[in-house]
Amino acid sequence: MGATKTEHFTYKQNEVAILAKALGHPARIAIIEYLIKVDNCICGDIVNELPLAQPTVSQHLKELKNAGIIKGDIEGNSICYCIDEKALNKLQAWFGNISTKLEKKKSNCC
Amino acid sequence: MGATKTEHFTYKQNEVAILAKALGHPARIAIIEYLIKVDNCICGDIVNELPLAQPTVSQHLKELKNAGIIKGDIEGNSICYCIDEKALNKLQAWFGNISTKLEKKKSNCC
DNA sequence: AATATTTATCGTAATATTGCAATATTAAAC
DNA sequence: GTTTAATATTGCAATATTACGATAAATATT
Repeated sequence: MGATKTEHFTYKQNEVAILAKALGHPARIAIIEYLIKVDNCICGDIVNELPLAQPTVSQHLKELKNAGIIKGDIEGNSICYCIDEKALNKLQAWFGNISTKLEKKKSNCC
Repeated sequence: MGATKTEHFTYKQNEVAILAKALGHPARIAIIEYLIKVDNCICGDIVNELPLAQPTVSQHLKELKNAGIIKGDIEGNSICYCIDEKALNKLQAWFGNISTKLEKKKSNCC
């Protein structure tokens, strides 16, 4: 017990959940917002932007990377992190789908 | 240590993170998809739809409710759960914002 | 090569999440 | 009021997440 029963759900459901989970922490939202704010994505100073220790930030970056939301290229002795739009698009597609289906209902109770 | 340092992030960042976190489990994605699939939202049989025990489903419903993503009205001796669009709209707004900002960049590296 | 800078990893403590059996609660049906 | 049904809560074990100090790895600079 304690572990998510991944195998009982569809691939798509797991995919959406993994992406959402990766966004389920304010530090990771802050990272994404910062990556977008900064023009060029030479992002060696994410650590300075966040109120967290360097290993913690590194871990959050890893999680975003594992979920496919960001990607990092080595650039000299620092690393250039950027957002990978494909992943966010998948999530947005799911939301779009849900929204249009909700519009069509707009019916009975609640 | 171990607890999220909520207080160091903005209200908005925490809000988005809480909503995303609530969607960060395949069972909860499945619940939402089922709520939308079913026409009328008399949803007494969510438990039968999911490969999880009744207390577990109840807990997932509670989490979705706490995050504001669903709301439940008592209807006789069962409960009618429905999606609360306001919450999902907030998340979608965030995505929309991120996406348009990403479009404008479409530039340098990565 | 020695040093400085940047990022990652390891180890570990604190806390949160997941899942379920057992039990409680609530309201309908009889 | 007793039974039945649906949902919630409690308590607990297994696992995951969050955070950070210490340390490692990799590359730049001197």
